[in-house]
Order: sequence, then C-alpha cells, then structure tokens
Amino acid sequence: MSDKPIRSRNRRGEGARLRDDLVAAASTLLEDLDSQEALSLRAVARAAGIAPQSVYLHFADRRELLTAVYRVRFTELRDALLAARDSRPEGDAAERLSAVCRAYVDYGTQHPGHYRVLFGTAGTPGWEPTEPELPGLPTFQLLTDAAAACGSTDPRATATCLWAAMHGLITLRQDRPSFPWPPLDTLVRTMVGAHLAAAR
Amino acid sequence: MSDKPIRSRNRRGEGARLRDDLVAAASTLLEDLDSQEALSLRAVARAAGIAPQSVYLHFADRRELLTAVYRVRFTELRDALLAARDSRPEGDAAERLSAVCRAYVDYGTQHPGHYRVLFGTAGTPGWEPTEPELPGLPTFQLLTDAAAACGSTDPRATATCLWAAMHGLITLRQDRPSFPWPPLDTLVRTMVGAHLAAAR
DNA sequence: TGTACATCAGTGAACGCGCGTTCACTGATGTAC
DNA sequence: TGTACATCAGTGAACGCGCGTTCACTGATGTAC
Repeated sequence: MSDKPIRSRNRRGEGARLRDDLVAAASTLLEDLDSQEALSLRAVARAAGIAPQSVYLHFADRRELLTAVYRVRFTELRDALLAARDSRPEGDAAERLSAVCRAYVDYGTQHPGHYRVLFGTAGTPGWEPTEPELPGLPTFQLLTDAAAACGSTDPRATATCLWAAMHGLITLRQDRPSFPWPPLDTLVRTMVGAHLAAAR
Repeated sequence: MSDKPIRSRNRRGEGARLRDDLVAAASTLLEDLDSQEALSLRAVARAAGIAPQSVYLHFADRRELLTAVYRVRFTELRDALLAARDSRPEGDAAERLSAVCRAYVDYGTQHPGHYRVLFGTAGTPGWEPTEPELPGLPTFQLLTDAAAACGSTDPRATATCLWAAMHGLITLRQDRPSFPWPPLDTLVRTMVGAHLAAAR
C-alpha cells in the first residue's frame, strides 16, 4: 500500500527516461478508467513513483501528457490496420475490407482503455476542432479505399457507416456488458457483408 | 452572476415539486456536459437555487438523482421510436425500419446531452450489470421485429449491427465535429439500405 | 375562535478529500580550469 | 590531478478549488383541541 515505490533518480543526461515512464504509467492507468478525464496527473505521478510536480519537468500541463499518450495509441492502431490490409493479396477486395474491419474491432475490444483514449467521449486531447490537421484522416482513407475496391457506389459513405458501426459495437459492448451480445464474429461478418451486398 | 436565484420555498405539502425541479435542472446541465460523471450535485443545487444539502431531501445520493434523469430520458426515446414505427402502414416493412432508425438517429443528434445520459461512456447510473432487469431490451425488440419483417436471416444480428452503427454515428459526429461528415440522410440511408440489400 | 404543537421545507456551518499548479529548494554529477 | 562551479533531476511545502456528504438547526404553516 506504499505510495512511494522505489525509484532511483535518473543519471545526469538521462532525465528524459522519466517522460517515457510517465506515458507508460498513464497508459496503464487509462486501461482501467472510463475516460481520459478521469485520469489525474497526481495518480500518474504516484504510479511512476515521483512527486506530482515532477510531471512538469516534461509536460507543460496535464493535457500535454494526455496528448503524448494519444500519439502512441494512434500509431499503434494505424500499424495494426496497415498490417491487416497488407496481410491479404491485392486481388481479393472483399477479404481485404473484412480483414481491416476485423483488425479495427479487435484492437477496440482487446484494448478498450487504449481505444477510449483515441475515440472516447470527451474528444481528443491536443487535437481541437480548430486544428487544421486531422491525424485520423489518412488512416480513414485506408477504409475508403478498401470500400471503393469492393465496388461501393459511394465509398466515403460506406466507409463512414462501417467506421460508425465498428465504433458503436466496440463502445456499446464495453459499456453495456449485460446486453445479450451475439458473437463478435457474427456481428463483423454481418456488418461488412451488408455493405458488400449493397455494393454488388 | 448571482448563484442565489430567487426561489420561494414550496408550500407545505408541495415539497415534491423540488424533486421535479432538480431533475429538470440536472437535465439542462447535462445537455452541455460530456458525461454524467461531470455533473456535480452542487451544480444542480446551484441551478435550482437551493442549498446543496437540500438535494438529500429527495434523493439518497448523487447516483439516485442521475437515475431519475435516466428514467425520464428513456421514456422519451422509447416514445419517439414507437411513434415512428406507428407512423407507417404495417405493410411496408422497409419503410418502417427506416423510420425507426431515422427517429433514433434524430433523437441522438438533436439531443446529444440527453442521448449521452442514456448511452454514455460511464454506463447507466442505477442499472448495474448485476441488475437482472434490462430496461432497454423491450425497446431493442422493436428494432429486431422491424428487421425480421424485412426478411433478415438473423434479425438479432441485424438489429444489433444497426443499433451499433446508429450509436457510433451519433457519438462520433458529436465528439469529432471536424471530421468531414457526409449528410446524415445519406448515412442513414446507406446503413439501412445495406442491411436491406443483404436481407433480400 | 384562539392557541399550542407537530410537521414540513428547507438552511448554516462544517468535514475531509483529491485535484492542478506554483515556488523555492536540494543534492548528486559532470566539466572547465 | 584537484577543485570550483554550473547543470541536471528531481523534491518539500503550500495555494485555492470544488466536490459529496453529515449534523444540527430554523421558521413558516397546517391541524387538533
């Protein structure tokens, strides 16, 4: 129950290590929280074994720490989707679309806390609506391209619907575990299958 | 900027009015919050023009107040869906399904704060996973029946996918307003149309 | 009809809590001379 | 090779805040006699 885990001071010149430790500690804590708003800077400091004010050595404020976590998670998800896309031969468009969707749903259901950092209720820390750069867009393009390859007449609408369906499935399943959910496999096949049927 | 709006004490025997006022004040505040966790009992008391401890005259704790709001919202949504279903002749199954979905998405996009109380991240206050009664199930049945009438081979999977898609659409649109969303009409038509195509 | 009293609809004051953040500081360690 | 010193990696102590909740209370009002 000690809130002072043994943690030795970094050597001179290696202070930046604490930054990584803080991001890691925040990630771990976020796994068990309902939203990033529930993560306190002091809890991160406790988990990392340092004084609360030491967080300010590496982050200007709480928000900046959360943005750092966000960047790590976003890269993770993008890599998972790219790997799924490239695991299928170019020719089989329907299989490729299914694989990408499956990877997205898997990431969300297997790492609910990580997923919530990316797409949780309170928006994305550090990426305000005013910010011109939309980090998710290139990744979303991956879905649009896959839908287009399947013959969708409106690939952007199809991709948006699939994204919404997968996001809804991930979050509802997590938030309402007592609902009698059909198996994940069935659901993903049903949602992708429906849009494939409409494209034909 | 006064936090003491004029509010006259209820007459003897009419103390229950405060209860309604509190639910109304909480509802108004929740319209502008990201989740029910962000709603404080003290803020509700301020909005209602009473002392914080007076909330305890009608609710055992903060959670019970939120449950009361939840009940109001759930009835609202159910009535909206029933009205949409009954606005179409029995024969046209596809139109009925579309109307119900359209009503659900409309409720969610027109009252984002209310919708979040019902299906927000942190779960439903007062309905724990352990509780046997699932208040949403009869309402969900409405969607399943409509899907079955359209000829779906697995109405429960179809209804679940549609629910997830609509939920995802509502929440993502709200949380990521800077994403280039296609028009709502197009999206609802695309998602319902896809499942209708698969059912044929 | 008058009055004592019970009840009702609240309030005043306070509690301990965790929070984000600021300021001044300390002690170890590498480096210039 | 020795030492003064600058830098680095943090900490100690404190701030004001809003929170949920508890306890004892007050003053108006309806009612029984």
